[in-house]
Amino acid sequence: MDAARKYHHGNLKEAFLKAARDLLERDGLSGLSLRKCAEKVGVSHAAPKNHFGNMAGLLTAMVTTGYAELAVMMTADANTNADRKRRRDQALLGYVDFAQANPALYDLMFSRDRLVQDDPDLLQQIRACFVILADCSAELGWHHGSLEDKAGKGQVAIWSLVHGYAQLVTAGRFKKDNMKGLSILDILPIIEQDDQN
Amino acid sequence: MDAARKYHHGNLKEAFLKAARDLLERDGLSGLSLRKCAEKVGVSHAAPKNHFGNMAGLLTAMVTTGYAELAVMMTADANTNADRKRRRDQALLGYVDFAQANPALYDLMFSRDRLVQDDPDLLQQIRACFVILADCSAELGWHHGSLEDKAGKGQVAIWSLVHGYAQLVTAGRFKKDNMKGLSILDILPIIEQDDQN
DNA sequence: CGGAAATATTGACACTGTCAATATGGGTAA
DNA sequence: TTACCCATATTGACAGTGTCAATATTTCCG
Repeated sequence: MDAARKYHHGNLKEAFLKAARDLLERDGLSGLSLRKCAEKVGVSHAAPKNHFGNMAGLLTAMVTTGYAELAVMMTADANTNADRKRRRDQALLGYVDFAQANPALYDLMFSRDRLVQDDPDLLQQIRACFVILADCSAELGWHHGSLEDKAGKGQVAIWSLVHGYAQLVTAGRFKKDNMKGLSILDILPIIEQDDQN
Repeated sequence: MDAARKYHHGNLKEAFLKAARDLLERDGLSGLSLRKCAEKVGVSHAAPKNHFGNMAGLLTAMVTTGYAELAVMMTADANTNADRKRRRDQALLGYVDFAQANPALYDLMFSRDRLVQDDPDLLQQIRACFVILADCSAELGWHHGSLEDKAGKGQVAIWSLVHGYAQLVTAGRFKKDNMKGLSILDILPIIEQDDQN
């Protein structure tokens, strides 16, 4: 009956992911350890080995779910066939909201360290997020270059802008004076060269 | 004579910073340890305590020098009173060059973790870099808002764009197809709304 | 010359990730 | 039901880590 007392936990993997995420946001990446997670979940210190292999595996799994959630945040009300501009705004706002709600995880999602960079699931989730952002960039106005070049530039530009903004804001790098009522949508117009509507 | 054999190293602090930086770029942040640095420099494992206090102190010192070098890279040929646009281009190119030359350090420079965030020297160097970037943003064309608002937006926008670009490029997040001969200056025009010259 | 202060060493401690060996129990085929 | 296989969890050990107190060495300056 009481799942906590069973030798086999049942859904230890998810429990571990949740515990790890709590610790990550509470104590930062350097305050996160497998042993603390195990204690929090109520299992032995070597239990995670079966589910994640090692620390990098756990972090990679966390980050992978992070990208999945990021995609959800970006497409929250995209089922309504709103016009592209509305979808783009929603995606960017959702992107920043996710970063602000999960600052430590967001940082980890862009770490070159400690992650299994070539994990197939991770790569797939990253790609899914990029596709959503690429769709956003289609709304940008470019003066020169071929269609392909414009698309490539737009994707690079919009991801750079929103990622940089999200990370710098969550890191508190902008003075409050500069951020009064300022959102990603307020600096986004810069990205549109001509479009005035 | 032989400084390596003296009980007192002489300039252990700088030697430690250099060793730590080598290890950081070679093995990543997770591969960096005080004991490895000490061994590399040829001193005991507790030697760094006198100079940095703890690990956070060492990392903070590294990052502080990083910002100082970043400022130098951004203002390499600014002594020539070139026009603002040239200065801006140089600053942005220098910014990205620095990130690409020191990817692991660059990541650490924007970490909320493991650093002494309120270190006075660190804050001063960060501010110095921001001032340089703020100067760059003066060249942006904005349609609406007061002068103050425009300046605030411009600083937020340009730092977001260049930081996001630098980190995503060094992390290899952009497909090569999209990056063919593409530099920060190529996606910068997005930030200018009207200026055509 | 002599003592104070800076600098470096030694040894210890708790904590970490990882691994091999072992224990437990759930699921399944006979 | 029974017997077995395998996924799952535990135990114990190990090397490596940062940190600290106590100690040793050297430099500096009165």
